[in-house]
Amino acid sequence: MDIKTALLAFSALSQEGRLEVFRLLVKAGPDGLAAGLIAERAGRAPNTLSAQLNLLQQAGLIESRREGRSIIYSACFDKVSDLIVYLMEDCCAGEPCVASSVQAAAERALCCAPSSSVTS
Amino acid sequence: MDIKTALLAFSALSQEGRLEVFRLLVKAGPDGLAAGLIAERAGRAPNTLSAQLNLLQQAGLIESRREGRSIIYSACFDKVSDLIVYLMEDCCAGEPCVASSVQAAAERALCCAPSSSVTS
DNA sequence: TCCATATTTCCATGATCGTTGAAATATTGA
DNA sequence: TCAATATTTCAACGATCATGGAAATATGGA
Repeated sequence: MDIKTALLAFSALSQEGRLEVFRLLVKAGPDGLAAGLIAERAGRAPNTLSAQLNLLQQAGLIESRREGRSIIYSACFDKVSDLIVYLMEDCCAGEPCVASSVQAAAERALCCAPSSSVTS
Repeated sequence: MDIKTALLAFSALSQEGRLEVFRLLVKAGPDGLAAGLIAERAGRAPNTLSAQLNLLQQAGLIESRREGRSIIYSACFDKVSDLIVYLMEDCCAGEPCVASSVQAAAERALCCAPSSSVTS
């Protein structure tokens, strides 16, 4: 991940409404949510939400697919991984204290997860 | 880390100038850099830089101390750790694919680092 | 083809942000 | 105390951003 991409991602996550939408989509998992449903749950106008979804998508953090009349948005977990790794490697190169606490958190997350879904 | 704090951190890192300054301070390590030196290296006016440093500090990503006539800024590595862990745990809860790739990166970072500086 | 549904695009407005010149503050040394 | 250095604060400006109303686009069903 280059600095331009990271900047886009941070920018997309730096606004309350967008971060909220992103977390909603993360919780929804790979199946995602229809744009209308997101607007309803977030309590915002559909066009406002459309702009927010657009920005998150441009940043590569979410993706969309059409299903009938609805457009389903879902989180791009690999891009979030990239962002995390960028923060750790590029921003914090040579600082083991960061790496070690992150490693501990990753292990906590993995030990209570189904091993089948680990795709490295 | 709560969502408000994360939002501040993302916001602080979402602008090219500030991200650049932050990376400069990360590379400088715990010793940090004087404000004037940062301005010189970043090629920006001292007062512009002061505003950027201020924002990064409010977000908790950097800290300052006075040394004589200079004010030395340095990165808060523990806060970056917090942000990374927040992204992984709170934003990506239940997604082992994120945790496993992050764990791999953390291990790479740790294996080539002096073990003495690991403070978990 | 026509209508209803789902979402986006266009446009305008108010709000926030980034930058800079000028003035103010803090520290050091004489 | 005075002058020099280092940095910040203040005020103002131009630029960018977020939002929502209205119109446009795309799909599905009759």
